[in-house]
Amino acid sequence: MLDLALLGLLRRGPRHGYDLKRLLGELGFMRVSFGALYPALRRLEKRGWIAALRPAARRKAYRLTADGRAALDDLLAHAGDELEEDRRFQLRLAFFEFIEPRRRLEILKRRRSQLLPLRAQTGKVLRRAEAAGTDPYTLALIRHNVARVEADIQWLDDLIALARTEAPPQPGRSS
Amino acid sequence: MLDLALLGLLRRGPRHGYDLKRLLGELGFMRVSFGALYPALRRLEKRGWIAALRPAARRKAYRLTADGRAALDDLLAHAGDELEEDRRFQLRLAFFEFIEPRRRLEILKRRRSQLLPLRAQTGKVLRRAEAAGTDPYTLALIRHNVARVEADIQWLDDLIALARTEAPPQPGRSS
DNA sequence: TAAAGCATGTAAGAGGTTACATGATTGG
DNA sequence: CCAATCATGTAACCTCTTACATGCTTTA
Repeated sequence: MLDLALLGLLRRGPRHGYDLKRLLGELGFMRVSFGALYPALRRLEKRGWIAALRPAARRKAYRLTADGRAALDDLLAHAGDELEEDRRFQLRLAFFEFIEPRRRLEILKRRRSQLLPLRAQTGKVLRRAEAAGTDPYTLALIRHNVARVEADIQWLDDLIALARTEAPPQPGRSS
Repeated sequence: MLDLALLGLLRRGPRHGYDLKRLLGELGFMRVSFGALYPALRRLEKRGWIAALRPAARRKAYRLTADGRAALDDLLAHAGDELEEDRRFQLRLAFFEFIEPRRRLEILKRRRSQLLPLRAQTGKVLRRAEAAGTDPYTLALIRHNVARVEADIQWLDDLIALARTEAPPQPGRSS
Protein backbone atom coordinates (compact mmCIF):
# COMPACT_ATOMS: atom_id res chain seq x y z
CA MET A 1 0.00 0.00 0.00
CA LEU A 2 2.86 2.34 0.74
CA ASP A 3 4.35 1.41 -2.62
CA LEU A 4 1.14 2.36 -4.37
CA ALA A 5 1.04 5.67 -2.56
CA LEU A 6 4.64 6.53 -3.39
CA LEU A 7 4.36 5.57 -7.04
CA GLY A 8 1.17 7.58 -7.37
CA LEU A 9 2.67 10.68 -5.84
CA LEU A 10 5.78 10.37 -7.98
CA ARG A 11 3.69 10.10 -11.12
CA ARG A 12 2.68 13.69 -10.46
CA GLY A 13 6.33 14.69 -10.58
CA PRO A 14 9.71 14.12 -8.91
CA ARG A 15 9.86 14.43 -5.15
CA HIS A 16 12.31 13.69 -2.36
CA GLY A 17 11.58 11.48 0.63
CA TYR A 18 10.90 14.10 3.24
CA ASP A 19 8.48 15.79 0.90
CA LEU A 20 6.71 12.53 0.09
CA LYS A 21 6.15 11.95 3.78
CA ARG A 22 4.50 15.34 4.04
CA LEU A 23 2.28 14.69 1.04
CA LEU A 24 1.24 11.33 2.45
CA GLY A 25 0.28 13.04 5.69
CA GLU A 26 -1.81 15.56 3.78
CA LEU A 27 -3.88 12.73 2.36
CA GLY A 28 -5.04 12.32 5.93
CA PHE A 29 -4.95 8.54 6.24
CA MET A 30 -1.44 7.54 5.25
CA ARG A 31 0.91 8.79 7.93
CA VAL A 32 4.15 6.77 7.99
CA SER A 33 7.45 7.02 9.79
CA PHE A 34 10.81 7.59 8.15
CA GLY A 35 11.75 4.08 9.12
CA ALA A 36 9.10 2.87 6.71
CA LEU A 37 9.56 5.51 4.07
CA TYR A 38 13.25 5.34 3.22
CA PRO A 39 13.52 1.56 3.03
CA ALA A 40 10.45 1.60 0.80
CA LEU A 41 12.11 4.07 -1.56
CA ARG A 42 15.24 1.94 -1.75
CA ARG A 43 13.15 -1.11 -2.47
CA LEU A 44 11.32 0.64 -5.28
CA GLU A 45 14.62 1.88 -6.66
CA LYS A 46 16.13 -1.61 -6.63
CA ARG A 47 13.13 -2.87 -8.57
CA GLY A 48 13.71 -0.18 -11.12
CA TRP A 49 10.34 1.46 -10.54
CA ILE A 50 11.80 4.77 -9.45
CA ALA A 51 15.18 6.43 -10.03
CA ALA A 52 17.05 9.16 -8.16
CA LEU A 53 17.57 12.30 -10.19
CA ARG A 54 20.88 13.14 -8.50
CA PRO A 55 21.78 10.29 -6.13
CA ALA A 56 24.47 12.26 -4.32
CA ALA A 57 22.37 15.32 -3.56
CA ARG A 58 21.32 16.09 -0.05
CA ARG A 59 17.70 16.09 -1.12
CA LYS A 60 17.40 12.91 -3.07
CA ALA A 61 14.55 13.42 -5.50
CA TYR A 62 13.09 10.40 -7.26
CA ARG A 63 11.23 10.15 -10.53
CA LEU A 64 8.93 7.41 -11.78
CA THR A 65 10.44 5.17 -14.46
CA ALA A 66 8.53 3.57 -17.32
CA ASP A 67 8.53 0.28 -15.41
CA GLY A 68 7.27 2.11 -12.35
CA ARG A 69 4.46 3.61 -14.33
CA ALA A 70 3.45 0.17 -15.53
CA ALA A 71 3.63 -1.13 -11.97
CA LEU A 72 1.44 1.73 -10.79
CA ASP A 73 -1.15 1.03 -13.47
CA ASP A 74 -1.16 -2.56 -12.34
CA LEU A 75 -1.57 -1.70 -8.67
CA LEU A 76 -4.37 0.73 -9.49
CA ALA A 77 -6.15 -1.85 -11.62
CA HIS A 78 -5.84 -4.74 -9.18
CA ALA A 79 -9.04 -4.37 -7.24
CA GLY A 80 -9.88 -4.76 -3.58
CA ASP A 81 -8.56 -7.37 -1.23
CA GLU A 82 -10.01 -7.76 2.21
CA LEU A 83 -8.84 -5.93 5.33
CA GLU A 84 -7.75 -2.30 5.11
CA GLU A 85 -10.05 -1.98 2.16
CA ASP A 86 -11.12 1.56 3.03
CA ARG A 87 -7.58 2.91 2.95
CA ARG A 88 -6.92 1.17 -0.31
CA PHE A 89 -10.02 2.70 -1.79
CA GLN A 90 -9.07 6.17 -0.64
CA LEU A 91 -5.63 5.75 -2.13
CA ARG A 92 -7.12 4.73 -5.44
CA LEU A 93 -9.38 7.75 -5.32
CA ALA A 94 -6.39 9.99 -4.70
CA PHE A 95 -4.95 8.77 -7.99
CA PHE A 96 -8.13 8.73 -10.02
CA GLU A 97 -6.50 11.14 -12.43
CA PHE A 98 -4.45 8.18 -13.66
CA ILE A 99 -7.44 5.91 -14.26
CA GLU A 100 -9.74 6.08 -17.27
CA PRO A 101 -13.16 7.61 -16.55
CA ARG A 102 -15.13 4.45 -17.26
CA ARG A 103 -13.01 2.43 -14.87
CA ARG A 104 -13.49 5.07 -12.18
CA LEU A 105 -17.21 4.52 -12.22
CA GLU A 106 -16.72 0.79 -11.75
CA ILE A 107 -14.45 1.33 -8.75
CA LEU A 108 -16.88 3.71 -7.10
CA LYS A 109 -19.84 1.40 -7.62
CA ARG A 110 -17.89 -1.58 -6.33
CA ARG A 111 -16.95 0.33 -3.21
CA ARG A 112 -20.57 1.29 -2.70
CA SER A 113 -21.65 -2.30 -2.99
CA GLN A 114 -19.13 -3.17 -0.28
CA LEU A 115 -20.51 -0.55 2.07
CA LEU A 116 -24.15 -1.61 1.82
CA PRO A 117 -23.76 -4.88 3.77
CA LEU A 118 -21.53 -3.06 6.23
CA ARG A 119 -24.30 -0.56 6.88
CA ALA A 120 -26.77 -3.37 7.40
CA GLN A 121 -24.39 -5.08 9.80
CA THR A 122 -23.53 -2.03 11.88
CA GLY A 123 -27.21 -1.18 12.02
CA LYS A 124 -27.94 -4.61 13.39
CA VAL A 125 -25.15 -4.29 15.95
CA LEU A 126 -26.58 -0.96 17.04
CA ARG A 127 -30.11 -2.25 17.48
CA ARG A 128 -28.89 -5.21 19.47
CA ALA A 129 -26.72 -2.99 21.65
CA GLU A 130 -29.64 -0.66 22.33
CA ALA A 131 -31.85 -3.58 23.27
CA ALA A 132 -29.16 -5.03 25.54
CA GLY A 133 -28.86 -1.88 27.61
CA THR A 134 -25.26 -1.21 26.64
CA ASP A 135 -23.53 1.67 28.41
CA PRO A 136 -24.04 5.09 26.79
CA TYR A 137 -20.41 5.51 25.67
CA THR A 138 -20.14 2.23 23.83
CA LEU A 139 -23.51 3.05 22.35
CA ALA A 140 -22.22 6.44 21.23
CA LEU A 141 -19.28 4.67 19.62
CA ILE A 142 -21.50 2.32 17.67
CA ARG A 143 -23.81 5.14 16.62
CA HIS A 144 -20.75 7.00 15.43
CA ASN A 145 -19.81 4.00 13.32
CA VAL A 146 -23.24 3.86 11.78
CA ALA A 147 -23.15 7.55 11.02
CA ARG A 148 -19.73 7.23 9.43
CA VAL A 149 -20.83 4.42 7.13
CA GLU A 150 -23.90 6.37 6.12
CA ALA A 151 -21.87 9.49 5.45
CA ASP A 152 -19.48 7.41 3.36
CA ILE A 153 -22.31 6.05 1.24
CA GLN A 154 -23.70 9.54 0.72
CA TRP A 155 -20.23 10.70 -0.23
CA LEU A 156 -19.90 7.87 -2.70
CA ASP A 157 -23.22 8.76 -4.28
CA ASP A 158 -21.91 12.27 -4.87
CA LEU A 159 -18.71 10.89 -6.36
CA ILE A 160 -20.65 8.54 -8.60
CA ALA A 161 -22.74 11.44 -9.84
CA LEU A 162 -19.55 13.33 -10.60
CA ALA A 163 -17.99 10.37 -12.35
CA ARG A 164 -21.07 9.88 -14.50
CA THR A 165 -20.68 13.35 -16.00
CA GLU A 166 -17.20 12.34 -17.13
CA ALA A 167 -18.06 8.84 -18.30
CA PRO A 168 -21.55 9.15 -19.71
CA PRO A 169 -23.43 5.85 -19.88
CA GLN A 170 -23.32 4.27 -23.32
CA PRO A 171 -26.55 5.08 -25.12
CA GLY A 172 -28.61 2.13 -26.21
CA ARG A 173 -27.34 -0.24 -23.54
CA SER A 174 -29.69 -0.67 -20.65
CA SER A 175 -28.46 -2.72 -17.72
CA MET B 1 -3.68 -2.15 21.70
CA LEU B 2 -5.04 -5.62 21.10
CA ASP B 3 -4.18 -6.48 24.69
CA LEU B 4 -6.15 -3.51 25.92
CA ALA B 5 -9.12 -4.49 23.81
CA LEU B 6 -9.10 -8.09 25.00
CA LEU B 7 -8.71 -7.23 28.66
CA GLY B 8 -11.51 -4.70 28.38
CA LEU B 9 -13.90 -7.14 26.77
CA LEU B 10 -13.05 -9.82 29.32
CA ARG B 11 -13.74 -7.46 32.18
CA ARG B 12 -17.36 -7.54 31.08
CA GLY B 13 -17.37 -11.28 31.54
CA PRO B 14 -15.73 -14.53 30.37
CA ARG B 15 -15.50 -15.09 26.64
CA HIS B 16 -13.79 -17.50 24.29
CA GLY B 17 -11.49 -16.49 21.45
CA TYR B 18 -13.84 -16.79 18.52
CA ASP B 19 -16.40 -14.73 20.38
CA LEU B 20 -13.85 -12.07 21.25
CA LYS B 21 -12.99 -11.71 17.60
CA ARG B 22 -16.63 -11.10 16.81
CA LEU B 23 -16.98 -8.50 19.56
CA LEU B 24 -13.86 -6.73 18.34
CA GLY B 25 -15.34 -6.58 14.88
CA GLU B 26 -18.54 -5.10 16.25
CA LEU B 27 -16.57 -2.21 17.67
CA GLY B 28 -16.04 -1.32 14.04
CA PHE B 29 -12.37 -0.38 14.10
CA MET B 30 -10.59 -3.37 15.61
CA ARG B 31 -10.82 -6.21 13.15
CA VAL B 32 -8.04 -8.76 13.69
CA SER B 33 -7.16 -12.16 12.30
CA PHE B 34 -7.02 -15.39 14.27
CA GLY B 35 -3.29 -15.41 13.75
CA ALA B 36 -3.13 -12.31 15.92
CA LEU B 37 -5.88 -13.24 18.35
CA TYR B 38 -4.86 -16.64 19.65
CA PRO B 39 -1.19 -15.85 20.24
CA ALA B 40 -2.32 -12.71 22.07
CA LEU B 41 -4.55 -14.75 24.36
CA ARG B 42 -1.70 -17.14 25.14
CA ARG B 43 0.57 -14.22 25.88
CA LEU B 44 -1.93 -12.70 28.27
CA GLU B 45 -2.43 -16.06 29.93
CA LYS B 46 1.29 -16.55 30.43
CA ARG B 47 1.48 -13.14 32.07
CA GLY B 48 -1.28 -14.20 34.41
CA TRP B 49 -3.65 -11.49 33.26
CA ILE B 50 -6.29 -13.90 32.06
CA ALA B 51 -7.07 -17.54 32.89
CA ALA B 52 -8.95 -20.24 31.03
CA LEU B 53 -12.07 -21.41 32.79
CA ARG B 54 -11.80 -24.99 31.46
CA PRO B 55 -8.52 -25.30 29.52
CA ALA B 56 -9.50 -28.58 27.85
CA ALA B 57 -12.87 -27.47 26.56
CA ARG B 58 -13.49 -27.01 22.89
CA ARG B 59 -14.54 -23.44 23.49
CA LYS B 60 -11.81 -22.11 25.69
CA ALA B 61 -13.35 -19.28 27.65
CA TYR B 62 -11.08 -16.90 29.51
CA ARG B 63 -11.73 -14.73 32.54
CA LEU B 64 -9.88 -11.65 33.74
CA THR B 65 -7.66 -12.24 36.78
CA ALA B 66 -6.99 -9.69 39.52
CA ASP B 67 -3.61 -8.96 37.95
CA GLY B 68 -5.30 -8.55 34.60
CA ARG B 69 -7.74 -6.10 36.05
CA ALA B 70 -4.87 -4.05 37.46
CA ALA B 71 -3.13 -4.19 34.08
CA LEU B 72 -6.30 -3.01 32.36
CA ASP B 73 -6.66 -0.09 34.75
CA ASP B 74 -3.07 0.80 33.99
CA LEU B 75 -3.56 0.62 30.22
CA LEU B 76 -6.72 2.70 30.44
CA ALA B 77 -5.00 5.32 32.58
CA HIS B 78 -1.87 5.59 30.49
CA ALA B 79 -2.83 8.39 28.15
CA GLY B 80 -2.22 8.97 24.48
CA ASP B 81 0.90 8.24 22.56
CA GLU B 82 1.36 9.38 19.00
CA LEU B 83 0.28 7.51 15.88
CA GLU B 84 -2.92 5.48 15.87
CA GLU B 85 -4.23 7.83 18.50
CA ASP B 86 -7.76 7.77 17.15
CA ARG B 87 -8.12 4.01 17.53
CA ARG B 88 -6.69 4.18 21.01
CA PHE B 89 -9.17 6.86 21.94
CA GLN B 90 -12.08 4.86 20.60
CA LEU B 91 -10.94 1.83 22.55
CA ARG B 92 -10.79 3.86 25.73
CA LEU B 93 -14.25 5.15 25.04
CA ALA B 94 -15.52 1.60 24.58
CA PHE B 95 -14.38 0.88 28.13
CA PHE B 96 -15.44 4.13 29.74
CA GLU B 97 -17.61 2.12 32.10
CA PHE B 98 -14.38 1.11 33.85
CA ILE B 99 -13.09 4.65 34.28
CA GLU B 100 -14.23 7.07 36.96
CA PRO B 101 -16.53 9.86 35.69
CA ARG B 102 -14.11 12.67 36.43
CA ARG B 103 -11.32 10.99 34.52
CA ARG B 104 -13.64 10.48 31.56
CA LEU B 105 -14.11 14.18 31.19
CA GLU B 106 -10.35 14.70 31.12
CA ILE B 107 -9.91 12.11 28.40
CA LEU B 108 -12.63 13.63 26.25
CA LYS B 109 -11.27 17.13 26.61
CA ARG B 110 -7.75 15.99 25.85
CA ARG B 111 -8.94 14.28 22.70
CA ARG B 112 -10.77 17.42 21.66
CA SER B 113 -7.65 19.49 22.15
CA GLN B 114 -5.83 17.08 19.86
CA LEU B 115 -8.40 17.45 17.12
CA LEU B 116 -8.40 21.25 17.02
CA PRO B 117 -4.94 21.60 15.45
CA LEU B 118 -5.79 18.74 13.12
CA ARG B 119 -8.84 20.63 11.91
CA ALA B 120 -6.74 23.73 11.35
CA GLN B 121 -4.19 21.73 9.42
CA THR B 122 -6.61 19.86 7.20
CA GLY B 123 -8.40 23.13 6.54
CA LYS B 124 -5.14 24.65 5.40
CA VAL B 125 -4.41 21.66 3.19
CA LEU B 126 -7.84 21.99 1.62
CA ARG B 127 -7.49 25.69 0.88
CA ARG B 128 -4.10 25.16 -0.68
CA ALA B 129 -5.36 22.25 -2.77
CA GLU B 130 -8.29 24.33 -4.00
CA ALA B 131 -5.97 27.16 -4.94
CA ALA B 132 -3.58 24.80 -6.72
CA GLY B 133 -6.28 23.44 -9.02
CA THR B 134 -6.05 19.90 -7.67
CA ASP B 135 -8.12 17.27 -9.48
CA PRO B 136 -11.72 16.95 -8.26
CA TYR B 137 -11.29 13.47 -6.75
CA THR B 138 -8.30 14.30 -4.60
CA LEU B 139 -10.19 17.42 -3.62
CA ALA B 140 -13.20 15.35 -2.68
CA LEU B 141 -10.93 13.19 -0.55
CA ILE B 142 -9.52 16.16 1.31
CA ARG B 143 -12.97 17.66 1.81
CA HIS B 144 -14.07 14.34 3.19
CA ASN B 145 -11.21 14.46 5.67
CA VAL B 146 -12.17 17.93 6.79
CA ALA B 147 -15.79 16.87 7.21
CA ARG B 148 -14.75 13.86 9.24
CA VAL B 149 -12.63 15.89 11.63
CA GLU B 150 -15.44 18.38 12.07
CA ALA B 151 -17.96 15.62 12.70
CA ASP B 152 -15.59 14.11 15.25
CA ILE B 153 -15.30 17.40 17.12
CA GLN B 154 -19.07 17.78 17.15
CA TRP B 155 -19.37 14.23 18.40
CA LEU B 156 -16.88 14.93 21.15
CA ASP B 157 -18.82 18.00 22.21
CA ASP B 158 -21.88 15.82 22.63
CA LEU B 159 -19.89 13.28 24.62
CA ILE B 160 -18.44 16.02 26.81
CA ALA B 161 -21.92 17.31 27.52
CA LEU B 162 -22.98 13.80 28.49
CA ALA B 163 -19.93 13.30 30.70
CA ARG B 164 -20.56 16.59 32.49
CA THR B 165 -23.92 15.39 33.68
CA GLU B 166 -22.17 12.45 35.33
CA ALA B 167 -19.19 14.34 36.71
CA PRO B 168 -20.57 17.76 37.65
CA PRO B 169 -17.90 20.47 37.87
CA GLN B 170 -16.75 21.07 41.43
CA PRO B 171 -18.51 24.15 42.77
CA GLY B 172 -16.29 26.98 43.91
CA ARG B 173 -13.39 26.14 41.67
CA SER B 174 -13.17 28.24 38.54
CA SER B 175 -10.48 27.30 36.05
C1' DT C 1 27.31 30.50 16.87
C1' DA C 2 23.87 28.03 18.79
C1' DA C 3 19.40 26.13 18.31
C1' DA C 4 15.85 24.49 15.56
C1' DG C 5 14.44 22.26 11.83
C1' DC C 6 15.53 19.73 7.40
C1' DA C 7 16.95 15.39 5.42
C1' DT C 8 18.57 10.74 5.08
C1' DG C 9 19.48 6.50 6.87
C1' DT C 10 19.95 1.85 9.95
C1' DA C 11 18.85 -1.86 13.44
C1' DA C 12 15.89 -4.16 16.54
C1' DG C 13 11.82 -5.64 17.48
C1' DA C 14 6.72 -5.40 17.88
C1' DG C 15 2.71 -6.60 15.78
C1' DG C 16 0.16 -8.10 12.34
C1' DT C 17 -1.61 -11.03 7.99
C1' DT C 18 -1.82 -15.10 5.21
C1' DA C 19 -1.92 -19.72 4.62
C1' DC C 20 -2.18 -23.88 6.44
C1' DA C 21 -3.72 -27.75 9.51
C1' DT C 22 -7.00 -29.86 12.40
C1' DG C 23 -11.18 -31.32 14.38
C1' DA C 24 -16.06 -30.69 16.47
C1' DT C 25 -20.75 -29.33 15.70
C1' DT C 26 -24.82 -28.00 13.34
C1' DG C 27 -28.28 -27.86 9.56
C1' DG C 28 -30.38 -29.52 5.45
C1' DC D 1 -24.20 -37.96 5.71
C1' DC D 2 -22.38 -34.00 3.62
C1' DA D 3 -21.43 -29.21 3.68
C1' DA D 4 -20.95 -25.24 6.13
C1' DT D 5 -19.63 -23.13 10.02
C1' DC D 6 -17.57 -23.01 14.55
C1' DA D 7 -13.26 -23.13 16.95
C1' DT D 8 -8.41 -23.37 17.95
C1' DG D 9 -3.87 -23.26 16.73
C1' DT D 10 1.04 -22.78 14.14
C1' DA D 11 4.69 -21.04 10.91
C1' DA D 12 6.46 -18.00 7.61
C1' DC D 13 6.63 -13.73 6.34
C1' DC D 14 5.81 -8.76 5.86
C1' DT D 15 5.33 -4.21 7.22
C1' DC D 16 5.80 -0.67 10.18
C1' DT D 17 7.32 1.79 14.58
C1' DT D 18 10.78 3.18 17.73
C1' DA D 19 15.06 4.64 18.70
C1' DC D 20 19.19 5.95 17.30
C1' DA D 21 22.89 8.19 14.42
C1' DT D 22 24.44 11.58 11.32
C1' DG D 23 25.13 15.85 9.01
C1' DC D 24 23.36 19.99 6.51
C1' DT D 25 20.86 24.50 6.47
C1' DT D 26 18.31 28.24 8.13
C1' DT D 27 17.22 31.65 11.58
C1' DA D 28 17.65 34.37 15.73
